[in-house]
Formats: sequence, structure tokens, C-alpha cells
Amino acid sequence: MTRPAISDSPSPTARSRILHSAHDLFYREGIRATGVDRIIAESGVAKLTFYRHFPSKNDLIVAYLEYRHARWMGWLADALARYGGGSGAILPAVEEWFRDPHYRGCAFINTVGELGATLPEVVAITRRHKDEATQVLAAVLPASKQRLELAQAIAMAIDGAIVRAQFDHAPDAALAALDRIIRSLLATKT
Amino acid sequence: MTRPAISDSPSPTARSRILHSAHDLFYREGIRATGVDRIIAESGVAKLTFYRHFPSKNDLIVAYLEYRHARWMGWLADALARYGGGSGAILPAVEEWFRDPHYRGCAFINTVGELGATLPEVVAITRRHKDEATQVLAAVLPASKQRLELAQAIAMAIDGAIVRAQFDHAPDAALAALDRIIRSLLATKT
DNA sequence: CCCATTGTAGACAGACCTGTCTACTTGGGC
DNA sequence: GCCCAAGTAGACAGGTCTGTCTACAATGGG
Repeated sequence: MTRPAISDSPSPTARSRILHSAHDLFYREGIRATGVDRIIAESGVAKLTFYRHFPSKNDLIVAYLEYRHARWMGWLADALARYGGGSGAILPAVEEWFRDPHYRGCAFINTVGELGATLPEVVAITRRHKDEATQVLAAVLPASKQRLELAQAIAMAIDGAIVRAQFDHAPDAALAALDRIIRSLLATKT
Repeated sequence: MTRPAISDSPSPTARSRILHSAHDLFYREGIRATGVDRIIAESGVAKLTFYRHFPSKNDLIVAYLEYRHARWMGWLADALARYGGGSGAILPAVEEWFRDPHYRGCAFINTVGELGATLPEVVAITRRHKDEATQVLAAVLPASKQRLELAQAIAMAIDGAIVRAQFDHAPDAALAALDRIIRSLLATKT
């Protein structure tokens, strides 16, 4: 994120309150469905304050994605470590995410789908996000010449699972298919 | 779709012109970004005519997805046949789609991501769409007890490739990863 | 001590959104 | 010949959106 993590608890700064509400609403309801007035009300901030920090809604959208990126990457690293840190940690980590009651897919995929090329930064940030996630995944795979390609395939399969888990009743089918793909990839000698 | 396919060429009925414009705009720009006024102007129809056919925008969204489903499934069956009809037809068919200059991802994934649970029919239609696509894919796989599970995994990997191809500059990386996954799955004895 | 920074409350402009309504035209079946 | 279904053009209502602006309060560093 943009701020030093200190001084976050007692009275969070206006900017962080705005960002927090924006994250909540943008992720839950979508970008265009969420008006800035709503974010302003939810974060208990004045309109002028809002526009001082984020001169336009687009600036807030970009900040939202950067905030999300930092939070999510932190979660991923933590979850992979908690589940043992090897390639076997991937599936339980993903499952933990999918079973979160607030789960509504990948913020980046959703935003690209909604805004498309309207806001080019969105595409750039998304690409960067997926690249970094792929590298974190690569780090838990057994070392080999093909490690990066393998991680790319696994990351892409996870993207598939992400969207499936978003419209299926339960994430089980997506998780089973993902498990099959990962096992198969790791077992295949190329 | 809803109408007999006859009487489509000379002067397309108002309904089909609306649906055509809606498909164009919804897919290209997104649902909420597209006002009905714009669809009405583009399809050269009167406002009252529009609202006679689609009493609310939500009705049009549902009709759009059904229209898209019929068109896309037709294309898929055709493309798989054109590329030989076996499991080797999957990758070139997907590539053909990704390289379409108007490609902007999966209409269903994008719509679910944008509208979420706001319009429950969207989720139901999407699930149906993916199920039917999976079955068409299963039909080109070698017969085996595991055929359906295999098709589910491949369909999910394709979903991953769909979103990757949506924000990458070129679809090549997504296609390479998809190729790797499909080969690996088909080679693995379970 | 003073003034820049950051904050609050809320009215307002102007655009755009969905959906309704009036008034008129046209063409095919009974 | 007549009438109804389906079409056209476009004004209008009521709501929501982004972004601007006025007026005022607290606070801390030079």
C-alpha cells in the first residue's frame, strides 16, 4: 500500500478510510454500480476531502486495485506458508479463498471485464498483478528448467477456477478440476 | 433464439435489430456502460417499440445472453468440426476465437463479474452455458470413463485462457499454457 | 503567534439514466 | 372496407451520477 503501516489503528486517516470503503463496495457491487457518494457516506468523510485525495473516480479505481494487489499478495504468501510452502500448498490456499463468505472472484478480472479498455491502467495493473502472483507460485514449485512455464500454466488454471467458483453454487467442482490439472502438470515430464 | 430463423435477411424485424445492436454494444462496452437510448439509436427503432419488446433493460440483458449463447455454441460446434473434430481441434478453435479482432473475453464471465448477484438469471444462464460447452467439448475427447471429468478440467482451463487472453497483448502465452494443460491431461492415466 | 494543511457539512450544476406517454402512420387479415 | 397490431418521432418525469463550490473548524510547525 501507499502508507507506512504504522498509525493505522487509533483514528485511521481519511484516505485510508476512503480506500477501505471503496475496496469493500467496488469488490462487492462492481465499479460502475458504486457511486462516489456512497463511498463518501460509508467512509464518513466530506466530499471535498474525498476529491482532495482522489481528484476523479478513475484515480480511486486505480488506487483500489493497487490496494487490493498489496493485500491479496500478502494473503497469498501467508497462506502458502501456512499450508507448508510446497507445491501442495497451492490447492488448500486457493480453497481457503474460495470459501471466504465474501468471495466474489478476482477483483482484477472483474474490473477488466467491466471496464475493458475504457481505463487502460486497469489492464496494466492486472497484468502486473498476475505476473507477480505467478512468480510467487513458481517459488513453491520444485526447481527445474520448466518451472516458470509450469507456474504460468498453473496460474492460468487458477484463473479458470476463480471464475468457475464465482458462478457455481459451491467451489468443489472447480477445486476438483484444479487439483486434477495441477497433479497432471506436475506428473508430466516434458 | 426465440424466433423462427426465416424472414431474417430482407428487412430484419425490429426485435432482431435491437438484439443485434444490444449484443454489439453490451459485449464491446459492458452492460452498465450501455444505455438503452444508445441501443435504440443504433438499431434505428422507436423507443416505444423497444419497450414493447423488452419491458425493462433487465429483460434485454437476459435476451442478450440467450442470443449470445445460441450464436457462440453454433460457432463452437462449427469450428471443432472444421478443425478435424477430434481432441486436437480444441486448441485451434480457441485460437481462432482469441484472434478475432473484436475479442473481448467471455460475455458470460464478464456479465457475471459486472452484475454479480444483482440479476440472478445471469448466473443461471452462465452456468447453463458453461455446462453445454463442456458437453460439446466432451464429445470430441476419446471415450473413457473419465471423459466428463476431463472435459470439465479442460473447459475450466479454457476459461483461464479466456481471461488471460483478455488482458495480455497477444493470446500466445495463454494458448501455449492451454496447450500444455490439455496435452498433460490427455497423457495422464488416472 | 500565525497560517497552511487537513478536515466537516452540504448546496448546486449539468449530464445521463430508465421508463412513460401522446400523437401519428402503415399494412395485412377478416 | 375496417380495424388492430406494430411501427415512428420525440417530449417528459424523476432519479442518480460526477465533480465544483462556499463557508467554517481544528491543529501543529516555523
